[in-house]
Amino acid sequence: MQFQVEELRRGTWLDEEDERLTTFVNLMGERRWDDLAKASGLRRSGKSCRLRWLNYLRPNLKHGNISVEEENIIHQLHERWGNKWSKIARRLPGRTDNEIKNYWRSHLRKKTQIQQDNTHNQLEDAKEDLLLFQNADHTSAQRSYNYENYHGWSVEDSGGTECNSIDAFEFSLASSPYATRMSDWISDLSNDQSQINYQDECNSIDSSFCFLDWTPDDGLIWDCSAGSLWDMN
DNA sequence: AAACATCTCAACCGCACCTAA
DNA sequence: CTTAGGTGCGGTTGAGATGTT
Repeated sequence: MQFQVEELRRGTWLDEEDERLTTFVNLMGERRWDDLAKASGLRRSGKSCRLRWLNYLRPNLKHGNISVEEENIIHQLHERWGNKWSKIARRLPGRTDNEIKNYWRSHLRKKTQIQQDNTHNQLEDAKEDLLLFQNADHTSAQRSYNYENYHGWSVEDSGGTECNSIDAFEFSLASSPYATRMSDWISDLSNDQSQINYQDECNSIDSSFCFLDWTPDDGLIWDCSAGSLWDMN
């Protein structure tokens, strides 16, 4: 006697499959997906049913565009946690990890790269400017500096002493008006890198994402007026 | 208008972890 | 303690949509 193993369906879900899945999830709850898949008669794996439900059919899901506020949250949480999509998704009610992951890949990753490239170019320009400045100002100590990475500066004076803070760098420059402007500008740039500060207005009609939320596990508060995260730890 | 390139996003895959027997 | 099935997660794929030449 031979058993005919019924082939599982794959690919895009049909409307009637969605309806059937919804009916059976309401009957059986969001668990035992393999059992649910069999009971429903859907020729889908339990895993596929679970994914379809969680990412598409579940109530209270948002299917629209990601708002500016949501984008800011994603950006900042990704800086903090990296590719912890499910963790980030928990901060954005109605959004799924899959959605956030896709959004990051198609929008924010590119933006971040451009931002980093711009920063790098600006710093390269600054190097050139500073060399010109040094050549023109012989009263200043001979100094060299290097761009260490996009988060910070490393400054080296002629005696080989290295200092890593922007304050030290500013102090190290001569106090001519040009040098002052240069150091102010570099200071701003450094602040921009250490905390990306979005100034986008936070007066959206959909304010459900401008939530103040502090949970003991990560101690983060989203400050909608400032458009940034506060770390309460 | 057609061909090609790029983007988007739903769905799949594989692995790690959890849990119950 | 071991094992098998279920679940969650991050990475990847591929079809369709959209943009560009």
